Amino acid sequence: MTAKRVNYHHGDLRAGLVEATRQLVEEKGPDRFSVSDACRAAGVSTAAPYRHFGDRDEMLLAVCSDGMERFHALMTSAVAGKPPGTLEVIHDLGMAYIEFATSEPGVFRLSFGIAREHEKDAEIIERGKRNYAILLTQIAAHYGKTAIDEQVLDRAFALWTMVHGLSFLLIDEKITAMDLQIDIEAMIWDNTRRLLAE
Amino acid sequence: MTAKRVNYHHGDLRAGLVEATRQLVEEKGPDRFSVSDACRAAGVSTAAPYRHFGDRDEMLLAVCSDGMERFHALMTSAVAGKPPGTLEVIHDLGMAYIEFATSEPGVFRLSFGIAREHEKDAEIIERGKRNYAILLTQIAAHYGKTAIDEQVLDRAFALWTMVHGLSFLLIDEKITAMDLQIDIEAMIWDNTRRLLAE
DNA sequence: TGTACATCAGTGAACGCGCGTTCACTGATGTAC
DNA sequence: TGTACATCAGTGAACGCGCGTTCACTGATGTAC
Repeated sequence: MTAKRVNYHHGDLRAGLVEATRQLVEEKGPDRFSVSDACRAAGVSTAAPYRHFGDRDEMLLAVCSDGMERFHALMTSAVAGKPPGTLEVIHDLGMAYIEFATSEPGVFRLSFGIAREHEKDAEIIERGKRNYAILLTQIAAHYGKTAIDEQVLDRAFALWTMVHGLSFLLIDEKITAMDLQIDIEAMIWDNTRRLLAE
Repeated sequence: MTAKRVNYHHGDLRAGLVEATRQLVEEKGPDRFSVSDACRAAGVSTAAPYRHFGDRDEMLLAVCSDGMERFHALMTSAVAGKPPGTLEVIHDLGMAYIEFATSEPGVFRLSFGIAREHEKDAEIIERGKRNYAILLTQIAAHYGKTAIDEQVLDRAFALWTMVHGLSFLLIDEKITAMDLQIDIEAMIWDNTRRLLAE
């Protein structure tokens, strides 16, 4: 990343900058990321990004969008080839959430954390809804329903709340700060069961 | 706050700066807070804070500490005068958490959000544990126990996870972004019951 | 009660820094002929 | 195949800005006598 380029042209600077931005978001957090840092990492001048992005925020937007796509892939593979609506598959969706949050805490914060202007971006919202729909479908199947009704919405939200809370407690290191010992997998199993019980 | 002081001396600049810092943390978030802003708000020169605080971080630390104390008061009054261990009192503790998060989102983020250096501060950790102990005591009472055992730790953590997740979903505006309609109070009632069921 | 003096809270100017963004430019690339 | 030229990605210098912190200072306050 920091290596000097041989050519005047970069090849794919847009992708290079997005990757540099992603790494910096992980290292320093979405708030401490700076355009200059990303340029340094990509080995270009600080003016170069403006050929590809309108401003700093658009760079973060690109990282956020990519992240949502990776998360979509994680969810999709969590349900793939499994009988729909089982406790197992719903547990696995929860684990995928935790997996994403803990393996990419910076991008997770960017995508699921504090509301920024770009999070009102229509594409991001759309991706969010598409991801949530995967959960809704599984919950509906769990109750043997074909439509998303009140109960499905209600239970899905309860599950989201749980994995969302757990994600933040993990990445913000509250569990260690409080000297707690948590078996994540067991905890998700147990509470998924409780939250879905009829 | 912005008003010109009449006297050379401030009276209680420390408290004034803490309050200014708190307000700015609410307005802009803990990351966007600046010492200069706080000085402007308190009507003093930018050098003045260094009579009372070692650095920027210590100012945030003071706000965090005060916040934890207010939260302690909220929890204490949530349990006061109620029979211990009832679903009602545990529900009320959950509501107190949500209440704190939504009425002081900036301070909530500072206290319960991203791990910073100052959050390893012994006093902050201590306050956190003291607050958590209130919940543990109530859960123990709920199961008719006098000691904190595995089950109590386990159920308390599940409840914390839920209200923590809900708090972030609320203050990060994910609920409106996803077009969900949630009755917070009903949701906490229902899920507290589920998470405590034996 | 009045005065000398030590204390120290707050001043105002300055520091070096890194930031996001703009600008006129340059050099590599691809295409038309 | 070779050349002229349009395109545009990336340069490098500069901008104005606000930041956190330091410095020698000043003026208000409280205390000792």
